[in-house]
Amino acid sequence: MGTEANREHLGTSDEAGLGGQVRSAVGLLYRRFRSERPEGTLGDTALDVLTWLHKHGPRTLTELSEDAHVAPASMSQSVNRLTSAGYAVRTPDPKDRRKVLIGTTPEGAELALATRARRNTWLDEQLHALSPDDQRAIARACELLRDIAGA
Amino acid sequence: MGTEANREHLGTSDEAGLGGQVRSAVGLLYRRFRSERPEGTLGDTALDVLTWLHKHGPRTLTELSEDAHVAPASMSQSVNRLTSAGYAVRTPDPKDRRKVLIGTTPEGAELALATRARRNTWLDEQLHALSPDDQRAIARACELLRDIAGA
DNA sequence: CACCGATCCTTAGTATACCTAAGCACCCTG
DNA sequence: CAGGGTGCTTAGGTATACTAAGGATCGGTG
Repeated sequence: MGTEANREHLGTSDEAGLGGQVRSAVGLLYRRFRSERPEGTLGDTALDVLTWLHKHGPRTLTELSEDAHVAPASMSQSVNRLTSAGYAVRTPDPKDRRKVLIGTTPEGAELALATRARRNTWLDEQLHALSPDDQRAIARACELLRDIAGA
Repeated sequence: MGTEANREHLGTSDEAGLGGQVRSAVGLLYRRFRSERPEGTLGDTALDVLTWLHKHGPRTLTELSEDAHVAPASMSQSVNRLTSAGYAVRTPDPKDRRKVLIGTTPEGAELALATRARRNTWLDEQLHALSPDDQRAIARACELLRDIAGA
């Protein structure tokens, strides 16, 4: 098997610390995920929001923006995309009319499920091919890194 | 393939997909890294390219775009940002004048080093606070995921 | 040698996603 | 009910990515 195949990728930094490795892996994966996105679909973030809403029920905009670690204004735009595509609705909170509750429409719920299944197929296949130990390492790493990202 | 098991209960879906966890962790980290970027700096990708060039020497545009898994046109733009900021130069390849070799300027090299150090400080600190086992898990996960991203 | 397809790069136009700044609407308290 | 704080939105700007289209150069073939 010894062809030249040991290709490095942009962002790979062998001699850098663990931080560099994490950073490069994240960048690579992010771009890869982005390119996996089928055409004519909602963006990455919008879909994440939809999935989140589907899973956790209606949320205010501020809550969503905090969950995703983006500014409220950014989240507002993402929600705009969802609502104008008919996948989410804004409802004024009856108890505090400054707030707006964002929830999925039936179409949105369906899309969330469908997309999620399709979206993770490739990735899950790759992951299932790994040893149980490696899978555990990845699960653990996700947990830890999610904490770090949220810190 | 069936994906029969994707029935969702509001709440946690940890065993519903390692893929989903990876995806969400990556998204969170990516945004976090992005927000760490000091203002008035080059973008993430541009900086990655600069670091890459600094480490591996001049490359053609196509090579760069393949390494980063982006279209050549996208890479051309990123390189534009670098060149117009004075951190990289384009040199026609003497052997094949269709090609253009991209290399760093001295300023670019310096920036690559400086940025790299500064950039990973926060992340390295977080990672150092983890147990050795956890650090190993993350290192392993990066390795595996990098392979998957490049596949 | 002249032509032609393939290759490399660039520019143009479009879309997503993020930010800050600014402003409106609403709530609560004094 | 006036003022200050909170929640959301819009406006304007940057970075990154894509596709489409065009210019330049190379290599092979008649």
